[in-house]
Amino acid sequence: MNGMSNLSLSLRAESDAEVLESGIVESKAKSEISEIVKNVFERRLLNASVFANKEIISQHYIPEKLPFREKQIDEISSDLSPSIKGTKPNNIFLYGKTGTGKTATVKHVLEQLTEFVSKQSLPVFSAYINCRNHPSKYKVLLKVAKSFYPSKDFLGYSVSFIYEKILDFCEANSAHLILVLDEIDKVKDLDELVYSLTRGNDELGKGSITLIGISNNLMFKEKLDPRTKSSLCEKELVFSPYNANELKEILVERCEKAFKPKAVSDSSISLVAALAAQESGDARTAVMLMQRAGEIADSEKAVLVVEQHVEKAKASVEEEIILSMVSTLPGQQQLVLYSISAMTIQHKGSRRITGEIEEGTLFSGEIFETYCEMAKHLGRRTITSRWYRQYINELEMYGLILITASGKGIRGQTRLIKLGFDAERIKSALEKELFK
DNA sequence: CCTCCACAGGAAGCGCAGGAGT
DNA sequence: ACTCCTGCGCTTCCTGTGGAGG
Repeated sequence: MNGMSNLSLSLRAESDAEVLESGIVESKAKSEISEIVKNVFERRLLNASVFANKEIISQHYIPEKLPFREKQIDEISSDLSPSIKGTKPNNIFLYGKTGTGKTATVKHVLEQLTEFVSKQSLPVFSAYINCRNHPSKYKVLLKVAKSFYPSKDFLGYSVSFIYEKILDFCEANSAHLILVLDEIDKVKDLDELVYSLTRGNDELGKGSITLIGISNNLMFKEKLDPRTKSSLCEKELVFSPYNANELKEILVERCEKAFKPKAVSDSSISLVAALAAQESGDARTAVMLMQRAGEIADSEKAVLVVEQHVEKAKASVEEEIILSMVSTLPGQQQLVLYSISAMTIQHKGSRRITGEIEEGTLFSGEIFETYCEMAKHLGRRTITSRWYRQYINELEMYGLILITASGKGIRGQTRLIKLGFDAERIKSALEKELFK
């Protein structure tokens, strides 16, 4: 999850560097006339891009049409419709993996709602809050207050004051507030936040507050306080991953606008869709892959994006994901992963275990042994086996390793561990991190 | 069938850092 | 400035589990 945001950051950084570079080229060019000509032509070439409007294929762009989410749009809008009739809608909880269009769908519905209520001048107001940036009750309330009193600055006021201000706003305008809390699992004191916001409804004579919670953590709901859970999840909506066909249609639609006509081959789109579907059904990765493939095509001065560019894009994106994931891991966990990758390489083709065991599969116990030896060798402290298991589970969650339970043929209960990515690639990424 | 193995993973607790309260 | 509280990373201790072997 984090990998994605890191990735977008580094992508942006890259384009910044490009801008900078061209700036240097420009200032240099002033001194030499021949240089100017050369650079103008070079720029011509650079401008000869496969993109028509790159913005549309960036992951921050929200398309007007959301294919395969009609049902969800329909449900959310019908759930919110009481607000335009002057009664309180149910709270809604949305969950689904990353890149399944949760945020885009909600934003789309809110846009439509805002458009409608402003035409009819109805007292319905909405606010979108990304809890990653506002990860506490105080910060969320602050953000809410600010969006309804844009001119005032509540920084420094107490929680209860801000809370009262929000209620005042509802009361004074008979307003129905719709608060979208994206990445709601990031809020530290969520129980209290949900409690006070839902209790606000009891205090209000006029108006209401409705919450829409969004989370991509499927387990998160179970960890909530039962009361919070029941009030937040009055209505639930699941966003399932896209399949390859759906992804393809999404991509086709986006590519038509983002790329120049006939700049993308049909087969490359199919390949991107297939790759993304196989990974996770994540539209964001698909879009990112497509964008990267286009950039690679540009850099090769190609006029058509073909499968080859997609393959390269996949490798480059994968490498970035691995690096950004690996670099945020705690040192000991990096060592564990390093042991796994080293062992995978070492054991290649020379496993002495008999039976039906797939190539590259390791036992939980032997990895721990190697890890201990390695840590000792490097003069580092070692974690206990219990915590090691915890680390292993986390690594699986990140998708860096795959775990299967030992079945017949293996004594005792253990787990078989396999790397999720290429061993050499992980090892080299880790070496950069571990050894200075 | 029982016992042993090789773990898995829950529960409790500990030391520490950093933030909140006073 | 001070204490108090809380979350985090981790250890210790423990119970559970599925298969191998006698």
